Amino acid sequence: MKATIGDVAKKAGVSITTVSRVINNNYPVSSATRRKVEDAVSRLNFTPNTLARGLIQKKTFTIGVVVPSITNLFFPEVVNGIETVMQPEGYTFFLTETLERDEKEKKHVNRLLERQIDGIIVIGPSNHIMEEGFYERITGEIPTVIVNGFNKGIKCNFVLTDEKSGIREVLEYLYGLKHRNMAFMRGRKSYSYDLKEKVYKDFFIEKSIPLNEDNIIEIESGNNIASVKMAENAISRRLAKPEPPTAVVCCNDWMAVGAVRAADALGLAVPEDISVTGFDNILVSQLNKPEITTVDQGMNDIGKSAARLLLELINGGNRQAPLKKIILETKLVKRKSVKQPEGMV
Amino acid sequence: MKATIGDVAKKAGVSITTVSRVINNNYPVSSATRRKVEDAVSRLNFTPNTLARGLIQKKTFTIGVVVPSITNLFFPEVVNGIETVMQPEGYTFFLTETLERDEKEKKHVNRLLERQIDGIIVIGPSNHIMEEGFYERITGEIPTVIVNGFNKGIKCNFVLTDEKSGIREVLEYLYGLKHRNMAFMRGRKSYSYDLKEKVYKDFFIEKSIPLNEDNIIEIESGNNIASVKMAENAISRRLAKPEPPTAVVCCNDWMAVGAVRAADALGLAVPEDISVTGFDNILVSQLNKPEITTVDQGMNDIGKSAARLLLELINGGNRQAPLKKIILETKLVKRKSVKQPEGMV
DNA sequence: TTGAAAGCGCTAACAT
DNA sequence: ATGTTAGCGCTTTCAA
Repeated sequence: MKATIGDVAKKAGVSITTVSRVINNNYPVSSATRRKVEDAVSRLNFTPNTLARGLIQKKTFTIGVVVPSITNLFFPEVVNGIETVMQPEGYTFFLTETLERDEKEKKHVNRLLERQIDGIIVIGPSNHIMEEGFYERITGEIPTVIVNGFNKGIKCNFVLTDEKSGIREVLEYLYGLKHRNMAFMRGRKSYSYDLKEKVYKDFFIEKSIPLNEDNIIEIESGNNIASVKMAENAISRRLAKPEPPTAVVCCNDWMAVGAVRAADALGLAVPEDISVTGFDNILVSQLNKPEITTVDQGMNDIGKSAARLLLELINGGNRQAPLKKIILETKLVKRKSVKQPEGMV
Repeated sequence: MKATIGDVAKKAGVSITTVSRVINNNYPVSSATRRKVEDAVSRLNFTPNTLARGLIQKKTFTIGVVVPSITNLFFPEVVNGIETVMQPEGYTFFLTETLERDEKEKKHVNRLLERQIDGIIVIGPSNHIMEEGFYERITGEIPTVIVNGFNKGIKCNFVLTDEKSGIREVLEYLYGLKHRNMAFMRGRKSYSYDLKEKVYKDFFIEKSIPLNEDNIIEIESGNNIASVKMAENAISRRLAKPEPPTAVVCCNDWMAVGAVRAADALGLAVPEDISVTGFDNILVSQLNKPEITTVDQGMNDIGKSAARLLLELINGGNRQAPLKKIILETKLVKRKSVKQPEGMV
């Protein structure tokens, strides 16, 4: 049976209170007593029960981290950033995967709340749940940070990457290389996709290029490995249609990998015959042949920023503190998958 | 302020016990009372405090999962397998990264124990900590499952993939294709690497091939993205030495990717000039050009098996239960990175 | 410098 | 079917 503070007290011949003072080191204790207690602690192999402590202190040194999926290279990098910051502060975290199912997401968040976490970081929340005001309510209950989620008019704390200017930079870059027939590939329902699509459409209007609806390609899956195959199929289909694009702008790197594979399969060379861009700068974009031009989001920094903001909220203790929106700049990473289209020099 | 069971009781005009009975649904309650309570619960937005519950029940529906690193494709896949099994059972898990630092590993495990987890799954523990008997002690305290760790003579519950026969199958395959000069690439201190190296050496003895010590290549890093660059450098160096190998057998897929890149950089074609094999069958092995021949470990199944075993241990409640060692078979996945060496037909 | 006692929010006998 | 009471293991007044 695990030793309790009472066992230690008995063995050391002091009161429970004294033991508590020694292990927390928060009140004066004579060095003789201290030694006795420390001795008993190590002989009984005692470790305090953090449930009991949390119950009384209303503080658990535990946070919740919610991600859409852990089996892709983007979210783990963010999670790692979070851990880097939180671990030295004594926090441990619950990780929970929603797999982009709305019901799951709410259920998991509620489950985390029951566990008396000190705060929560939600990465890529469902658009719908966000709009419904769910996280505004959560924000009222505990410190909450939303990463890369729908934020228009939503009263929450956010850490966002400037995806709009990121995708815009890609479009400008391709445009500067004389690309005009650019396809756009997105996944289903997520704020990021909506955002990027809007920038894409606006860009075409701004440049007075007629928009070919066939060039907006949506695949079922989101930002994960499954996207590769789906993107591959979708792009193959698009390339079979009239006026094949000279460039494909993808909402994430997995899709870009799929696009390259589709081109390959049809005997088209990237970037000679068709250019491809990704987003996120996950490792695969660098390992791919050709290396993929993409937008770096500083995934690790996103995690760190979110964690720091959360710590601030937790330690500030001011429930009325003004909400913050931290926006991180993106960076275009030019690599080998982009070229000026033929006959356009 | 968060509502407590007492608030609900007052509002519903019943005793705390009755509220408890309603929310746990474990004792008969008249439907009228039930309705009153449920009404109060939803009006107060009440959720039970699991700390208090855990404190008294000695059961938290919480487990700990310890991984060396989350930012690679192998561990997340295992973690996902674990979650797939545990989530429906009502468990939430603490995730903690050790980054292959021995001190961290022990500290984190202890921290998890303080949090009164119901069980723990440790993936790829440190060899040294394992041998030191640390996890045997933990096993005495709570249900514990070790995944792919040093297990010789260690009294713990294990889920292992048969890495020995996996690497052996690779060697047999290459040998059958007439490869004799095969390099072996491993990382530092981990049971897996030791195991595989032993098989490699034994194989050469068995086949009476003289062993070239230059062919055993060790890189600092383990199974993560950093391995790519390190492997690339190490292989470049090896290829510059006399008697360059016709094949490189790598302990994981990241290394294999690095090996292919090294060959590329030197103008050697894979597999025409040099063959490369990986291990794990993570997605990159499939995305690489050429696709890499590797050994599938069924990463997701590893996670599921570990979770199921842990559940068994938790629910069995028998601390004396015989220890189990579950061994999962591997599968050689033949792809494009292997060929018969020149002039050997 | 130390201890006694109350209580965190809940469950689990034991009554009624 | 419902309520009373005694804790779970700890921290925190309050006294001494």
